[in-house]
Amino acid sequence: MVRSPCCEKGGLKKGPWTPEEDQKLLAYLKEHGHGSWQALPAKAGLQRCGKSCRLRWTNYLRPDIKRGKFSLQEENCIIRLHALIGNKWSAIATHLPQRTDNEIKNYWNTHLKKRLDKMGIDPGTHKPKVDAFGSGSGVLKDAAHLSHMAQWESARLEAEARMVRESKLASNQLGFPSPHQLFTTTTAAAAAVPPVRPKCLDVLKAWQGIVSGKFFVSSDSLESPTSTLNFSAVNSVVEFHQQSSVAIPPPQFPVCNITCKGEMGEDVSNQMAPQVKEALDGSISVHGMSAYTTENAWALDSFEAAANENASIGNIAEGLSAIVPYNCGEQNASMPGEKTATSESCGGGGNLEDLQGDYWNSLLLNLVDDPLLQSVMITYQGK
DNA sequence: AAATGGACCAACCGCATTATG
DNA sequence: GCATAATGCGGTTGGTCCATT
Repeated sequence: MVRSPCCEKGGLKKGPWTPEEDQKLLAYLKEHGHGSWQALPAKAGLQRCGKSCRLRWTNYLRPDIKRGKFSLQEENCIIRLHALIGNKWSAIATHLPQRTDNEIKNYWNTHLKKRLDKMGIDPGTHKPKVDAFGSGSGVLKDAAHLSHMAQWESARLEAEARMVRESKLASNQLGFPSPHQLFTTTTAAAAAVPPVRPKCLDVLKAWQGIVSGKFFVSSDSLESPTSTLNFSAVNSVVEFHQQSSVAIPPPQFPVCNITCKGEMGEDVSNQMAPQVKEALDGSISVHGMSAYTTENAWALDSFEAAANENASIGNIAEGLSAIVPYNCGEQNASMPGEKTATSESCGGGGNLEDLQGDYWNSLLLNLVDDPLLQSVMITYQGK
């Protein structure tokens, strides 16, 4: 692909921006908006390439950027998301709206990576380093289990990031926000506007189906985040109901045609319970059934194990709890590996394995406590 | 006081993807 | 459908600051 010609032009200034240059750029953007970044430097009287101007704006001058130290919550968020999706900084940044992908990337490289390293956690895989040689500890097995979930979550997060990008693009095309708005919006005004959660492809809606026993996860469906769930044309009706304290928002996905096929390929959309169909509408596609294998469908295992133990099967959290290696008291909201009274008191002795175990506990428990997950806490009835 | 090394982070580079004519 | 421009993204570099020797 052809490289941007602006980078090849000579005579353009490089290196750190001066306050005067920042002023020129800000003044121009305030007046005109960016329009074409390529044409901007000449119009704004800057000896920079458009790319440099765009970068300066997005990484530094934008008014909605929060600068300064990362909070514990932000750190946790970065670690969790990195564990799930890796170096997808822009995707991670969509979950930390006031931080830029560059800032998050830098923070990861200079702080968090080293911290995990010191804990004996491989920052690349988020697995304990000692297990790289096959010790086969429970932690590693659970890590393998989590990796399946990570694939699903990864696909969802990337889709979310894409949707955010698309909505931003749509906003630009509609002329919103205007340059004036960008510079005059107060926090109070911003607070008055309810935050709009990006639309997401919610895998957990599919899990509802898994819990119900209507949907089976084939071996290869968990191999790839882009593969589909499979639908079994069993004709009994499943009932879902919401927990009183958790309101499930109305479907926020654009309605799309879903095709539900049974074992013989026949269309069985009309055999689905309305709730199931609604849950799946716009989030995933549903295709023919293939064999469920216990080896790979860990999620179903977890839920079914819970079901066997408890006649009224629990919710997502219970299903996930089943794979937590050793649940050590209350959720630790602090940085993984940073000991709290709770974790100390229940045997977190401070050796490497404990530290790594705490790390995994924290990762998993944070997932359980994730608002994204909580938003679809479903109680299953009548199996 | 000078040299050295590490931490930090803004900015650059170049490839990938998307938009446009 | 193709070529090119524009933009997005992740990896890397290089300058600055600060602590240590």
